[in-house]
Amino acid sequence: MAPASAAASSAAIELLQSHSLTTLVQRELERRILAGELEPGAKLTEEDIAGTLNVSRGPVREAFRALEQAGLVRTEKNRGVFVRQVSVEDADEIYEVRAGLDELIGRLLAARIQPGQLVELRELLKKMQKAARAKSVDAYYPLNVRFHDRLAEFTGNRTLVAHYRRLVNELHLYRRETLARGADSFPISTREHAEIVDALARRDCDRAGKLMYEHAIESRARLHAALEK
Amino acid sequence: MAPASAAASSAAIELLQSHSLTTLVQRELERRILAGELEPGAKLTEEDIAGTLNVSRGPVREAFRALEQAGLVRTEKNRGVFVRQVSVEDADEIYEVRAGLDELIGRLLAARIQPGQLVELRELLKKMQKAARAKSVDAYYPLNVRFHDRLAEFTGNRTLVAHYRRLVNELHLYRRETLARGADSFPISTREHAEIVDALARRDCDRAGKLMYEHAIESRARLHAALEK
DNA sequence: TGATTACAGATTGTTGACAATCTACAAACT
DNA sequence: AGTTTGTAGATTGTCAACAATCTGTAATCA
Repeated sequence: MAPASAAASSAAIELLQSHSLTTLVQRELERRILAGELEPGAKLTEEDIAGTLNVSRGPVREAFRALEQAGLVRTEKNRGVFVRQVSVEDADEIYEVRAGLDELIGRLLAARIQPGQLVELRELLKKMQKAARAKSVDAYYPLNVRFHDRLAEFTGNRTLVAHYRRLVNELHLYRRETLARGADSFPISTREHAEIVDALARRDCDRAGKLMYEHAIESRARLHAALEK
Repeated sequence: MAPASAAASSAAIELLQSHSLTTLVQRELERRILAGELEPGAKLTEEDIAGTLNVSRGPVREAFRALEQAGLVRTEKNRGVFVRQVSVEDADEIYEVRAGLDELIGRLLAARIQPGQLVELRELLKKMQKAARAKSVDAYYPLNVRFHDRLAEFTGNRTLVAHYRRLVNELHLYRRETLARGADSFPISTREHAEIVDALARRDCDRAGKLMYEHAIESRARLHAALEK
């Protein structure tokens, strides 16, 4: 077999080996929840989902247990599974923890960041500034998420990334709920982002950590302010 | 019905409502893994566990999915489920994140701690000093775990507690593995603990945070040193 | 003899069926 | 009329059987 073809089939094999129906159902439900196709509070009926995805209830139930542990759904025995609703109080808690992890990310990353990673961050920064000038929330939001996700990834600490992503997912759920209530603000945080990248470039650990922490706290304040309106 | 009896039966009802076989299996497996009855790397055969706990394979499989998400087991498709093995590199990552959360705990708690909570911490401190003098690792270790767990709980942030506990569980798994290899050291950290409580009592947020962070980093160093022997 | 293939047993992945529980609506009672 | 009780339908919890896959051993071949 030719090398290219061998690599392709090796990838296909790995796909089959890791993807049970359970993981596929889990991934699909996660996507639908985060995309807002399944709104917070919505009831997830086993048979409906099983029918939609053409599988039996077993894998669906297993996926539910995983999603429950991931904080995306809530289970009530004999009553059903519901998309998790994140209250303001919950969101405050989550933001508080996220601020702690962000500070850690800033501090660790300032000590380890690679030149190529700085280039990528600055490119993202440019795109975000462009979206901000165009006042396009739809363009800005995913870039912002990506920017912070890359920061976490660049630390090289997979445990950190996993915990960080879980928090971001839960906050995403909160944003879903506030969006549904019509409250949305344009996050004017490009200045803060630029300062963070500068501190990282200077390898100033304490400053980068502090900036990241404050950025998270201010994100929370921005969302609160938007809710007041 | 008498009030006392009503309360008791209400508790019993709640027990039945929340405890499906899946959650019971999950809890029992978690207990056995953390207690070391199931060693890291051990294979968990569905039918064996189902037979031992007198349930069918369904609830066992669901519990597996939850434990997988909790980081306590690892699943290989068509091969089985294994108790997670935490490598030195994994443990380093986890300690790094734990240090970040500990710093956050110290900072938050210094601003919020209640007098009664300080009393409880000082009582724990006394017991730990007693165990340290007696050089009893078996007495010291659970007290140490409890001390840190209470610190997390006292912040009142349930999200923080959940993430913290997950990290501690994973580190517990690492300790299991090193214990099996005969490496164990007596953690001489009573001095650090006392300093932390003092900083909390003085409501010195920055100091408490810094002490907590350094304490976690030094715990890692101690475990590394023990491994070298 | 060493490597490869074929097979048997064991284990996991998935499904469908049955039992237990809940929800909603209608009938009966005060 | 309003509340309670009873019943039917729907949904979840659990189980057992079947299909697919893996592992180890024995037979086969160079």
